[in-house]
Order: sequence, then structure tokens, then C-alpha cells
Amino acid sequence: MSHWLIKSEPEVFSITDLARVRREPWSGVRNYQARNFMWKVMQPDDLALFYHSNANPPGIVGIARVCSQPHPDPTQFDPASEYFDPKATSGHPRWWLVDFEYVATLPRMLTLTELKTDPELAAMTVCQRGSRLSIHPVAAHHFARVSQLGGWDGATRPIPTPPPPHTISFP
DNA sequence: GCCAACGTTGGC
DNA sequence: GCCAACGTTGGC
Repeated sequence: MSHWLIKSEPEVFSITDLARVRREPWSGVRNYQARNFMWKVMQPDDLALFYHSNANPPGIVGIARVCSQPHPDPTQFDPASEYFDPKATSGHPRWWLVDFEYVATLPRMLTLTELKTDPELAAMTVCQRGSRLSIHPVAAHHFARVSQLGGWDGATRPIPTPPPPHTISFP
């Protein structure tokens, strides 16, 4: 299994939005490197760190999971979309995406400042100066450390809390 | 195929 | 809002 980091501007689509909709086609990516990761490298069940960019503060806020095979980004065919691409055809799509599903919100968000401060995490791509790639691989040991520092126990589905036994008290 | 101009990303 | 870094475009 591979690990990834995916960026999103929270004012556009946040971890809270993903938690609500549960599953989201990662549309609008218009960078070939990022596209290639979704198109040819990602596998279902791969886990991703969800990063809030252009945020205050920026940082890693949650965990998502790849939950589909690659498929064409529908926004490329939609003239009304800001992501419309006149050079794309249904016979030859240019932009591919995968769907991500919500896994967890980190109990403790890790700000970019904290990532850069941590001696191990400072080597992450997202910490490097000028790093702009919105989807990129993450080393397994970085993923593990982020999970640990963020307080995520690694459970890939929330444990349902059973309702308390209903007791009727008689006065 | 080079590279200058331009556009975008994203931290600060 | 500024600006550094990077990606894309298009003239030649």
C-alpha cells in the first residue's frame, strides 16, 4: 500500500466537507504529475494525508482513502465548469481522477510549522520550499509519525458507540 | 527545442 | 497583498 498527501483549500473543500459527503471525486486537478499519480499509481485502499492549503494555519487535518479506480474527470467535458478543457474528448480524456472517502479527522491537527519543526517530518515534500504539487507520495514512516502525533489510532472505520443499556428506574 | 513571458500556487 | 517558486504557453 502507498501513502499520499492531498491538498485542498478548506474554503473550497475541507476535511469537514469530506466528513459530511463521505466520498468525493477529486476533480479539478490540472497538473500532469498529480494526474499521473491518480491515473497510474494510486490503488484502492491507499491512504492519504488531507492537507489544508491556503489556510490559517495550513497543515494536515485528516486521513482519506482511495476508494475507486481511476476515471475521467467529468468537469473537463463541462463548458460551464471552470475546469473545462476544450482539448479533452470523451474518446480521449485528458484528466483522470480517483474518488477519496473520509477516514478520520485528526484529533490534533499538525500545522505546517509543527511539521517543519519536527526533526523527522521536516523532510516531507510538503515542508520543502516552493513545494506546490497538490498530490504527491508520502513515505510510510512519515505517514506513521503524522498519525501518531495527530492522535489517530489507525482505525480505518469509526467504532460505533453502542447506546447505553436502557434502564428504567422505579421510584 | 529554447526560452521569455505569463499564470498559478501557496506561505507569510 | 507580496512575492518566490514553479508550470505552461507560444514565438522563433
